[in-house]
Amino acid sequence: MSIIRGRRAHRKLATRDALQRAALELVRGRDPDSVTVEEICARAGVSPRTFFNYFASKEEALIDWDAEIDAFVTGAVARRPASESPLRAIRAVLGSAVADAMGMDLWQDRLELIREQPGLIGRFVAVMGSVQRALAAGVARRTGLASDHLYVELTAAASVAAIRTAIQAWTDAPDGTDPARLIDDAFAYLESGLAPPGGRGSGPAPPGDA
Amino acid sequence: MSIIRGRRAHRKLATRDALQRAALELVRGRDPDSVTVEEICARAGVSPRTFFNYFASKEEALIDWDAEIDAFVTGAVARRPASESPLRAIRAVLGSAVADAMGMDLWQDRLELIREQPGLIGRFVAVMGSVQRALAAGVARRTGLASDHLYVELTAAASVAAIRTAIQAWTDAPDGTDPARLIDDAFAYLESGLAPPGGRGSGPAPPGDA
DNA sequence: CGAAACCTTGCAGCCGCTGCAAAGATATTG
DNA sequence: CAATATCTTTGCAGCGGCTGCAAGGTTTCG
Repeated sequence: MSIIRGRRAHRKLATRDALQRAALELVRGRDPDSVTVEEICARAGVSPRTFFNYFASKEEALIDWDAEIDAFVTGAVARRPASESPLRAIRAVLGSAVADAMGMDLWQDRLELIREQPGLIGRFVAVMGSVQRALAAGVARRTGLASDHLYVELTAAASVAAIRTAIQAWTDAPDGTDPARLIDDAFAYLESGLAPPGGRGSGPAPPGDA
Repeated sequence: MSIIRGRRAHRKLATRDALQRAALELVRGRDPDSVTVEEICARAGVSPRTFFNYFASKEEALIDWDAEIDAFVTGAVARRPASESPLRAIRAVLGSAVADAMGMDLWQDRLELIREQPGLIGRFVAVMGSVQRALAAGVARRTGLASDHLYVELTAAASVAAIRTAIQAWTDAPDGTDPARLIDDAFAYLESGLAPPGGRGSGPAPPGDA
């Protein structure tokens, strides 16, 4: 699937990577809008025109997304034990996925980037839209409902909202905070029907305040 | 507050309206990207440069947002009876707000527009971001929590997700469907902790399938 | 080796969007 | 009313994102 054969394909991956790397480096500590495509290309040693053969927009070079991940997410959600509720299945899959991602330098860089450049959150949200569709597909398979059923789409949307909110909170949190924990808290809230914290009566009380 | 005095202010509102109207009319039945600012201005009888004195982007002319609404939403959520959970308070406020909006021609046009031009959903989401902040502020006042508390932000985010999902579903639903009902269903799901529908054991079972 | 497929690149061009400064319209003041 | 201050519109010039096209170089394959 990800086997590279031929010199051409190899070079393609290399330039793509060079562009992405150049973009990330240039944006560090600067307003992303002030970084021009021309600049990125100069650093990557490639013509400006070529940039758009690889990415449809500047932001895509900063935060890209692989359709394979979507397929994986869909499958992983669908394959979780049937005893779990859809929300729990998503929580399990995304929880470990995020933990994995945090182990990869690329994603750490990206999250740090988002942290220092809130303007990029828009792009992040766009990417999450893709994840949302993948989640919905997984929930649909799991429940047998249509993938455009209100419940299915809402579950996916709310889960993405949980991730997004957790990451946002992590953005404002002190250094060294573990994002996985925030994500877990967020899902706990969702599961409790968004009952306010601190109350003693209502269901599985989510953890104390952050 | 919205009193217009002076001929100048009146003319300003008029041109703003003309631009907005022109944009909406031109986009009907066409790819919004193919409608140029120049075209819009020609129809509104105004110079292209002037357009950007009113709107920061093309899409802003199609779907704009008033900061007053945000303030209203915040206040309305904060003032709901203390016996209601935050989610219920939001549900009440947004439910009637959306119902009101559906009574206004402008918003009916916009929603129909979104329905036929999915590309505009992005803009709609951006606008909802503003609502989300307003909701969070309301919930914060209501609960006494900080407005960047995870619970507060998540509740706002999930509520917006509910609205967005409901509108999305309405987009695909047959003509004449009542959006208010979809919104209500969506909130019911949230309140139930996103328990899957159809089960007989789990809490306040949300309404049957759509 | 030669043909076919593929990549890169430059070019020309549209469009969104912005700053600036001149000119016009409107409000204000004496 | 007249003079002046204030606000709006407009044209101009320009940057930067993004695209289609066609030329030229490189890799692949028979």
